[in-house]
Amino acid sequence: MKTIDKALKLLSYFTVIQPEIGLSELARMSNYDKAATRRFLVALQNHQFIEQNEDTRAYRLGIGFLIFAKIREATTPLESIIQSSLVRLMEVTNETAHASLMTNQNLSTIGISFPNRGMQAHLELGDVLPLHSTASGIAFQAFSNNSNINNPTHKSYIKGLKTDSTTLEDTRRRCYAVSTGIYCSETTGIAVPYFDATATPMGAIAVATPNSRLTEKMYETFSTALIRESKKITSSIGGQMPQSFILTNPVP
Amino acid sequence: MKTIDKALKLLSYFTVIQPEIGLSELARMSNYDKAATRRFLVALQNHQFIEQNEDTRAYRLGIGFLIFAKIREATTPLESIIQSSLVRLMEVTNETAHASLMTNQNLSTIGISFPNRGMQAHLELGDVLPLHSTASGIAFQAFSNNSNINNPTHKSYIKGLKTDSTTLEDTRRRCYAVSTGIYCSETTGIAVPYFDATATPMGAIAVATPNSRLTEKMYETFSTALIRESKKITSSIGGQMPQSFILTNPVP
DNA sequence: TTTATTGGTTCATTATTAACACCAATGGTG
DNA sequence: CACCATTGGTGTTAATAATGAACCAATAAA
Repeated sequence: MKTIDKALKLLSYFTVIQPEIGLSELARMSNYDKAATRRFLVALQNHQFIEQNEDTRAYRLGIGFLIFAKIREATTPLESIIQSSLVRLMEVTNETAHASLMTNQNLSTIGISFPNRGMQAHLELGDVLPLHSTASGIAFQAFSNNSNINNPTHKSYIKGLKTDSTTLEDTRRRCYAVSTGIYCSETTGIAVPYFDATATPMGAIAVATPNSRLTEKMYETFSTALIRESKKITSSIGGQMPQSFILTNPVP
Repeated sequence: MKTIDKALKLLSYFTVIQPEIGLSELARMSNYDKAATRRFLVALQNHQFIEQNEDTRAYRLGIGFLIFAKIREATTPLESIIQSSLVRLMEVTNETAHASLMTNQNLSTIGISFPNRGMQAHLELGDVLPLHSTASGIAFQAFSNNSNINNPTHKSYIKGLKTDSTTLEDTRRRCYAVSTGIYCSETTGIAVPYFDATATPMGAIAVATPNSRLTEKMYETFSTALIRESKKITSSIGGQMPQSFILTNPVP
């Protein structure tokens, strides 16, 4: 279904940074023919997934996403539960808190909460986190039993880069993952997964801190907060923490 | 772009009432070939707009909608502003409050807040409100200068059914629209539009009440609350109330 | 055991999309 | 002002992609 694929791929060019894109520009970005780009946009517009700015004629994401997001959230809530955890994490840590979800072999960013300060770690909604090189990815791997995940042919790996087994063992022992300066050279991430009904990781929540203000003490306070929120999220969505997690982190 | 059209049409079968649909069932509902239906679903799944229940193999809306809804809401907020108004309206009136938005010549329901009581007016997210036969549609028309809107060839009309001019004049004079037992024979809607920067209606907010408990007094309290919230929404999204509205409803 | 479902796949036929070349309009620039 | 570059948008035919009947395998009911 190449046609659908191409049309939907266009949507990914619309971001928080660049929410409106003109026809020619979008054609250039996507390497599609201009006529084709327009046909795609019109088709998407017919279903309210694209809107056109009447003044500038530029295109932007449409209202359709709100409607379907609401329907999904009404039937399988997730986003709303996670978002409240992120806000608490951001308040406790005064750093960027973010959450990701594994769908379609991608660990995608589904929520962020930024602190109000001059310098902070930054990422965007929808950003895909590589499994081997982010705290979230490592946390996810460490608690996954799925052999596909712990296998460098998995889509989320950047061409066979694999997390070494020592790191994964450390993560399992501590119950949180740490990654410094790999995804972004000036920040450190601390992450904990959240789980479904079979104690399988669904995604991860994380706090990202600029290295310059990271202290030893933060590892403990941040990871404690993350583990607390992971338990909240997991129980809210009807999930279960894995055994290893419960043993090393008994209910206070 | 028929292929895209067909694929996206599939999404509309997923509702709050029926959030998961099996392959054969969806093929039947859409009158598509089963093979085609599956190809569409897989293509949508590749972009996270569809997910599959691993146990039942049924399909449901995917996480992609959350991500794009978040991007849209981050850049052109609307839903979040309106939702808080709906909750206030529901609390004040103790009846169903809902909001609609005109996109692509459809007045689509983008938010609802239900009261917690035994009987209440009901509608669904995404429901399209006919312009001629709903309080929201009449409110929208009455304040629209767009000649396309006040024209029964417009998509939102059910085959040429037109609101009579007396009703529209009454609506303009009172600044709110009323519709009893047309959309649903046992309920009455009271609606007020909200406006963009050019004082053009973008959509409407409304309260729907079962006729059996509707009293004369409610018209005033409900419309007062609606007008208050419409002003809030309009100003929050950088819009402007039309002149006629300001004259008959001076700031208290 | 038989029958009727289900989800999923295959491949020759058929309909759709690609992209070039083209407008008309807008906005700098010398 | 004329000129050039760019914009959004539109027809037309060669090349490509989608269609759908027939087909599995598996499950469930009769």
